[in-house]
Amino acid sequence: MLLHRYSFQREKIYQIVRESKEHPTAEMVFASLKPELPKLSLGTVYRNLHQMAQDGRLQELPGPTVRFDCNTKPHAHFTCEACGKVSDVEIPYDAGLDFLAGAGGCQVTSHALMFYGVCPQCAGKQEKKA
Amino acid sequence: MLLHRYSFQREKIYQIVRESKEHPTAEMVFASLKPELPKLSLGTVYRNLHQMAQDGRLQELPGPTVRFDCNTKPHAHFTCEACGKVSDVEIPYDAGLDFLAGAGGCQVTSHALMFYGVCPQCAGKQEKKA
DNA sequence: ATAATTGCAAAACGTTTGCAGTAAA
DNA sequence: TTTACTGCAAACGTTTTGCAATTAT
Repeated sequence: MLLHRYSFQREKIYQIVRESKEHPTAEMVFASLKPELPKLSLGTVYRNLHQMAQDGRLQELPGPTVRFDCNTKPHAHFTCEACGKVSDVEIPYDAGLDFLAGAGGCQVTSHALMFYGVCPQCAGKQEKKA
Repeated sequence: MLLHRYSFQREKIYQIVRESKEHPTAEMVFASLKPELPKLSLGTVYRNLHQMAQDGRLQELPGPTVRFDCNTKPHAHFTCEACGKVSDVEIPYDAGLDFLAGAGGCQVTSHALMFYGVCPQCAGKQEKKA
């Protein structure tokens, strides 16, 4: 794994993450590709997503189940607690926070900022119920 | 589970989280109590931690493995990528962020802010190696 | 007496890994 | 020819769950 070779599967996996706007999980990527590539293995999906994250080609969003983002620039996210959807948040990544957090003597390299709440769609459904 | 009864195990579990400063995982709490309560079950630990989190008596820190914090006030955390330790970060919780994030129409109720890097102890060890 | 809580064990879940075969360089 | 990559399946670590027994109310 010192040098990478071209892999058809890897490019397909990357393409799915790129086209999807929902920050898909490995399982979601797998499901998207399965019809097209019936022999595709879930292990291959995990391996390639992880490799691309290490290479800085994708960003990994930490959480109970990991999600992937083709936007490698650090930025905040929002999780809808009703439907589970993860979306981008339009507030600037504040690198100054890392500096602040380093006051305690820690060497801070990055941070993850996740917002929680209810997305507009789910808020609408809840309204109807009440 | 509508009303809660007193439980010796639950209070012991709470005490461990309270006394520990390392934001322990369920497994860590279990290991701490096992010598004292040899019949304690891991399932009981999970059930009680989760219940207390729901009741607002504990805070759950999202991540690949969930950690628990007896400080229920929202605040930022730092994860050392070398040793895995999780510690508090002394920067104020910015409720204004939730407002900003809500600009897209989302009802934002909270956020989690996790910093990543190397803690002073691990930084020292790496220095020695080099 | 009622029903919340327990211990135990099995299962569910997301993820990683070992391996023999395949394919890119 | 070399070795990265694949599919498959087994294993892993974390968490949840079903159940009968126990315990607080």
